[in-house]
Order: sequence, then structure tokens, then C-alpha cells
Amino acid sequence: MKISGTSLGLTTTDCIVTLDPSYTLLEFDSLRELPAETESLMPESTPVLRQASGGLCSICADRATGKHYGASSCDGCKGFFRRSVRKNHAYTCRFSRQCVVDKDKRNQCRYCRLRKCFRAGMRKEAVQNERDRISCRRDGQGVGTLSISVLLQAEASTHQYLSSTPLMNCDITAKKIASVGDVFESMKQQLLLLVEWAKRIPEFCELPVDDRVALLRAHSAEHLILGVARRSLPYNNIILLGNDFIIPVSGPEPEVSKVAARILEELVRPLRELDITDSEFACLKTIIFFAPDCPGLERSQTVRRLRFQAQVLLDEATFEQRGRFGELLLLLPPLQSVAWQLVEQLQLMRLLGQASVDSLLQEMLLGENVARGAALQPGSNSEVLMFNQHAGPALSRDLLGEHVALPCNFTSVILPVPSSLPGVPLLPTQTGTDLYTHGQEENMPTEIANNLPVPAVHTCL
Amino acid sequence: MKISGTSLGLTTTDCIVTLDPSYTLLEFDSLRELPAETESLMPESTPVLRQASGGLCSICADRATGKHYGASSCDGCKGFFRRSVRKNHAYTCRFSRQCVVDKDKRNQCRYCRLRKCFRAGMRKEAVQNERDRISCRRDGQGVGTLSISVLLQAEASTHQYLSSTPLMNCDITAKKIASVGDVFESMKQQLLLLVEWAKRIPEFCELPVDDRVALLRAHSAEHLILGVARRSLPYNNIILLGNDFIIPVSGPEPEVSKVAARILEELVRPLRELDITDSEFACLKTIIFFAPDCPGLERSQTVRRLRFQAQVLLDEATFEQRGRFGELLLLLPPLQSVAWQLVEQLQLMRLLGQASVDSLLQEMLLGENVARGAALQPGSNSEVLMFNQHAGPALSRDLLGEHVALPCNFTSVILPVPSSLPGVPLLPTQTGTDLYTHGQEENMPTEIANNLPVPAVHTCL
DNA sequence: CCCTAGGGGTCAAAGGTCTC
DNA sequence: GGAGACCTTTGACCCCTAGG
Repeated sequence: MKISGTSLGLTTTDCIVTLDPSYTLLEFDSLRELPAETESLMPESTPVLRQASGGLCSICADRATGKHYGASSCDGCKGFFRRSVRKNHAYTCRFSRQCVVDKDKRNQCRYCRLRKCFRAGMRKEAVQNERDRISCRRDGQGVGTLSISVLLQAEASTHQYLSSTPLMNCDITAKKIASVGDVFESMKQQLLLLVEWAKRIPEFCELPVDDRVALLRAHSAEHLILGVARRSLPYNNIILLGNDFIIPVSGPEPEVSKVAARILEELVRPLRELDITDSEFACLKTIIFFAPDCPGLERSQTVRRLRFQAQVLLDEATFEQRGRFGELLLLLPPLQSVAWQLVEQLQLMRLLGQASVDSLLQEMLLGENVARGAALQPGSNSEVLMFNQHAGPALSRDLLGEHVALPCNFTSVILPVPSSLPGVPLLPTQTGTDLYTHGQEENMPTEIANNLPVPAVHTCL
Repeated sequence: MKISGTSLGLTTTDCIVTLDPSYTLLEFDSLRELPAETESLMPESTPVLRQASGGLCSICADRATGKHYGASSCDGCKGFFRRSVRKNHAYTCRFSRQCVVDKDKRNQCRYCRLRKCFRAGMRKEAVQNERDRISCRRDGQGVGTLSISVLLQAEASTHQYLSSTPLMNCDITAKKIASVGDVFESMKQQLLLLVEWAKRIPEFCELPVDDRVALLRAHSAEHLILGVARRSLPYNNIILLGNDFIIPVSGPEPEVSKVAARILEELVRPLRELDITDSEFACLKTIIFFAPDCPGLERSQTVRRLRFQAQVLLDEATFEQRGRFGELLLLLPPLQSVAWQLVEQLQLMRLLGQASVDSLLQEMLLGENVARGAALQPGSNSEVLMFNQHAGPALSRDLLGEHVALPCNFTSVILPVPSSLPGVPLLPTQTGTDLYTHGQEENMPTEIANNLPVPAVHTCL
């Protein structure tokens, strides 16, 4: 140490020369701090709070607040030294570098004050790097424009119907087992809520209408499954539908129970172990929703960015627990898998004539672009058989170069964000009402109704 | 008394201590792993893992004073973590949450420092409350034994055949377009390599044989796709098979090209944009491999832990780039989707009699538990039609309570870890040789051959 | 009985804040 | 923009205890 001593007063003789910015040439090594030891002799008996240390500042003889940077000093000299070193200030003495530095005159010559700081034993090495700020600027995190609060609000808005009926039948044993019709009914409700949910996300509303439709269709089955899994978290061996019906694992319908069992085992169980939070759920849903590989997407890059933002939000919401982010993302493959099985069951039931599939379900879940009430599009039978969310009609057409443009004449009817109340046909307060089949046109805003027939999803937007 | 400082500060903290709801909700005990220890178990050979040596703080690389709260760390990071958890601080990064945290800069961003504490394995549950010592709960089990170096070696061992032929035909234009037979041929090779790869992972070898078979079957199609995607990274609009044939997007076989197009678009492109590294690839493959939801798994929890270790390894390998970990994991759903389509194509081709599917392919890709040369198992036709990796025969039987025990009399022939050279029927040096069909029994180790007929996968183990 | 690892606490001296 | 009174954070250092 004492390297400064070696470079001792060599060049510092002319009075006008500015201090070397890096302070390496300073000769002030003749440290003679007098009162440094006094304080150590003093017992702690002095109850004076702050500048209790009985010493004096070895630079200006003000009351010292302790040792700073190597010298007993006051707060003023401490701050002065730190600022000088941090900003690498180069001061000049206007006189002959012999200025008096005391409590009253210490601000009259910075050059001489700094020189005295060094002489008193302050070392510039003791000044640290700038640190993080302490103050609290509560600004939301997030990379882009997506924010957790918006996502949480969107999520909350789609639950308002349920929560409005306070604690609606919390007793599971009192709930009725869902028939196939009840399941379809619930699915329709949830799909409509999904549309509502999406419309609460401004970034979604700014996409072209075709992209909006494509996104809504792309992973709707996964959203259904994810939603039902989450709703069922508090219960054991039971799936709770949105319309308050239940599906027991060992229910009457083997096809239904099969899917239910997988939901419970592969989704509910891990979700429960993770004890997923609302924020996490909101992010996960958004990640699933903004699917950049969704076929026919015009703004694929935008969607990719949105998904990126969502996954970074999730990462940030989970960083306290190592591995949690990954575990949450790793729920997506099984979710997709279960969703697939659900769609397959649907297809099968429709093929076997066991159920009439509503047009909304047909369009969103089965991926078919049907006009309401119109017949099935011809020529897609084999594709239905080997249905696959991605290889459905849309993508197949795409890959075969048979791209069929989605109807674009409905742009005018798109309501970017629901202004006040959701303008959607509402959820029934009592379950069991088929709110869509045959009864929907009347409930729709007239400007949409005028354009009938249109694919169902378009009418919801 | 010296309480002065604290008593003064009592009222001034509120603006900093913002309530972060997620902060208090984390209790998540089940997945507590300490992969931080993995590196202590492995030689220093891995160049990938920083935080390597045991004497360094895994947060800031200062000298560590021991393990604190679950991570080897210095006193500074220890104190920082305790204070942060105790006071429930919610920090904000002023930049983009990518701050470097090292000895010099660790105080520049508390958000990033705390985040790194968590990522390094610190757990807030380990911070005890004032003077009140709870159980000193030794972390006991759970030590992550998986290491990147082992995974990299396993990966390298399955490439040795290819790299032994130096730069084998780097000119793509000189390569031949694959016929359907060539594709099958390549798939078989790659599946055998997958078995070899798995056998290089000690943790895999310690699993019961039925679990090993189940894992090998579960996501084999995804491994094929992932491998081919990676192999094709350097090329444009072309899929490069393992046996050096190529599949152009606009090839003669529309069914094949369809899958190829998706591979290129949904996998090759993002992988190329990410510029995936060897370590990342190795982790990703392992994550896919250890699929805890795989039907019929006995040691499901063990597999889940292994996957957890793998995903934490990947997280650590990618932490420098924000969002990278998530983007990599988000490749898995499309990978699964493409794999599904591949399997569907296979099913279809077999149904239409366009190709004879080898028994290995049948077992591993189509999920059927067939004895070599035996006829198709009856009664699964409808299930084949709606094939689904999870809902395939095995799971269906399971769910229907028709669990068919896998043959367990082959335990004795299992070779835990390949001692020297892989003891598998080797890859042909020249392509086009069908090494499996009708010609395999002669190539197998005799003790396996004596037990014929057995499912193909068992014989490989 | 002692030793050690990893909990807990302390407080000098860094840092930052904010009004003149 | 600087000065400096005032408050927070950091981390080296030490104590304590259970498990070996």
C-alpha cells in the first residue's frame, strides 16, 4: 500500500495546476489525524443520537460523524469527498493553495478542501461504485405493453358472473352430475367467456380481425381444460364445470370420465402442488393464447412478441422459487395433449351421432369454418378423422395452397374493446339454458345480425 | 442504547416495503431440489457451468463462506437475502432485468441480485424468524445428480457414428431425396440411438425396466422430430435425415412434405433464431425424455424429479438471456404437435397399406406393445384411429382397468450402463440396409435372443 | 467433549435522499 | 448543480445450537 507515498509531491508544486483527475499524483500522504483516537476512548455513555462521536472532523474541525473513507470527518466533508471522487472533479485553487479549511470557510476553496481530505487520510479507493436506488418507484414491470394487472382484470371480468352468485353451491355433494348436454353447455359458456377475456386485452384488440379469430380458435380446447382444471383445484376426484355441474372420475360416461381422469392426474394435481397463484394463471393463459404458430396468422411476429412478454411476466412472477417457472410451462404439453383428447372425443361423438355439436363448438373446438346453420363444409371428412389442432382444415388448406380467405367484410362490426358492459349474450343465471342454439340471433347486436350468416366467432368479436 | 438508529428508521420504511402478494404465498415444498449441488458432484470438466467451484458465491462469485439458505454464498449475499426476505422487500430493476451480478456490481441492482439468489437455489423458507429457530431441517435427499456434462457426453456418443465419417457429404445438393423407405430406415436408426442415449444416463439405468421401456416409448416421436430439426438447422427448406437423405419442403410425397414444412416453420426457424447451444439441446431432450405423466410409470415421482433437475439445468444454462429459457420450453408444445402429426401419418400409411411398419417403429412410435413378428394385437383398431400418444393402447387399458402387465421376465438381461461400446446392433455404414426387419435376431446378444419373442424395446435395453 | 455448518445478530461505515 | 443533515443498506464479524 501507500503507493500514493511513492508519487509524493513531485509535480504538485505549481499552484494553478489542476488536480489530477484520477488523484494519483497527490502527495497528501502525511497523515496526521489527531483526534481519531479520542472517540475510542470515550465510553458509549453519550446518549446524543447522531454525531455523537466526540471527535472533530480532521478536515474542517466540525463535529465528526465517524470515520469516513479513512478519516474522522463530518458529513459535509464525507459527502464532498465522495462526490469529488465519484465525478472525478478537477478543482483549481484561485490563490496559493494555502486556503484555510474550517467549518466556516470549507466551501471557499474546493481544491484546498479536497487536498486536506487526502491529507487527513481519506482514500479514494474507499469510495465505492454507485449502488441501486433505495427509493420506491412503483412502476409495473414487464417488457412490453402487457401487464399483469391488465391480465388479472381480464381474468376477473370473466369470473364476475359466477362470483355474483355468492358462494354458489359450495357444497359439492349437492351438485349434479353433468350429462353430455351439460358439458356442451358449459363449454359454450366458457368459450364465450374466452372471447370476452380476449377483448379485455388491448393488444389483442389491435390485431386484424382474421388474426383475432385465428387466435380464438387455435387453442380454445386448451383454455377450456385449463379453466376447468383450475376450477377443480379445491376438490378431490371431481371436475367442476363452469355451470356448476360436476364430473366425477368414475362417472356414468366412460368417454367423459377418461378425459376427466387425465385432467385430474396431469393438470389438477401438479397445479395443486404448485399452488398456482392468480397472476401465474393469468400469465399462463396468455402464453397459451398468443400462439404464434397458429395457422394463417398475419401478424405472427406480433403474436410471438406478445407471448414473449407474457412468458417473461410469468418468469418474473415466479422467480422466487427455483424451477417454478419451468414447472408451470411444462404443464403446457400435457394440457395440449388432454385438449386433443377432448377434441377427439367430440369428433367421435359427433360422428357417431351421439351429440349434436353446436356451431360455436364446431368452429372453435373442431376448427371448422362453418357459417351458422349452413351445412358442413364438404370434402373434409378424412381430415376430421385425423383431426389435429394444427392440421385442421385451415392449415391443411394453407399447406395445400388452397388458402381460403376468411370473410373480411365484417371488419366494421368489430368492437375493439367492450365499452361498458360486455355486449355478449350473457351467461344464464340458471344452468341448463341453451343460450346459443337457435336462440342467438335475437340476442345479438343488430348490426351484427344484419350480416348473417357469419361464422360464429366473428359475431362475438 | 444503540437502538437509536433503528428507532429513527421505523416509520420511514413503508414506501419501500410494498406488499407483493406473490411473495407471501409461496410455500411449495414438494419440489425442493438443490441442483446447486450437482456441480459439486461433477468434475470441473464442464465448461458450461459457471458457479463451478465450491468456494465461490454462486450469486456474485465472491468468496463463499459456506452454504446459506440453500446456496453456496458469501456473507454479503447471505445478509442481503435475509434482509430481503425478512422485510418482504419488492425491488424494481431500473434496467431490463439482465443486470450482471458479480462482486463489483452486486449492489447496483437489488432486483437482479435477489433474483439470482433465488435462481442459485436460495429458499425463503430457510430464513428463520427472529431468534426463533425452527427445525434445522437438513435438506437431506433430493440432491440433483443429473449434470450437464453427462448429458453432453450422452449426446456426443450418439453422434459418433456420423462424425466418424468426416464431413460426410456436406454438400446438400449432392444428397438424395428420401423415399418413404429411407425415412423409415432413418427413424429406426434414430430410435436405436435414442435407446443408446438413454443408457448413458445413470439415473435412467436405475429405473425399473418397465419404466425404462415406458419412457423410451412415451415421446420417441418427439425425439425423432427434435433430432431431425436440429440436424437441419444449417440448411434452408430442407430436412436432413440421420442417414443422409433429405426431404425438401416441396418433395414428391405430399404427406411427408407436410410434416417437413411444419418442422421447418415451427421448430427449425425458432431454433435457428435462438441459436440453441449443445447444452441447451441436451437439457431440452432430457426434459422431454423424463415425462412423469407417461402412462404406467411406477417411479413417476423419480421421473418428475429428474425432469425437474433437467429443467433447472436448462434454466441455469440460459439465464444470461432474458426469456430464453421460456422460449426454449415453449418449443415443446409445437414439437409434440408435429410429432403427433407424424404418428398420424404413420398410422394412416399403415392402414392404407402404403408401407409396412417395422415392429420397432410400431412399438415405439405407435405405442403398441407387440411381440416381434406377432400379429397386431386385436381390438385396438378404433384406438389406433384416434391415436394419441397418451391415449394409446397402454393408457386406454389403464384407464379401463385392463392394465396389462409388461413382461417382467427380462430384467436379467438389462445392461445397466453400457460398459464400453454400445452393445446395440450398429448403424450401417452404408445407408439403405434394413438392419432390423427379419435380420435382427442374429445380431442380438444371445441371452436376449433366447427369450424371443419379446417386444423390441426390451431387447435393446 | 469438541468441532463444524449454518442458522441468528450487530454496527461501523458504506450508500442514498432531499431540502436548501 | 452542489452542500450537508439525515436515513438505509451492506457485510465483516461474532454468537449459538444441533448433529456428527
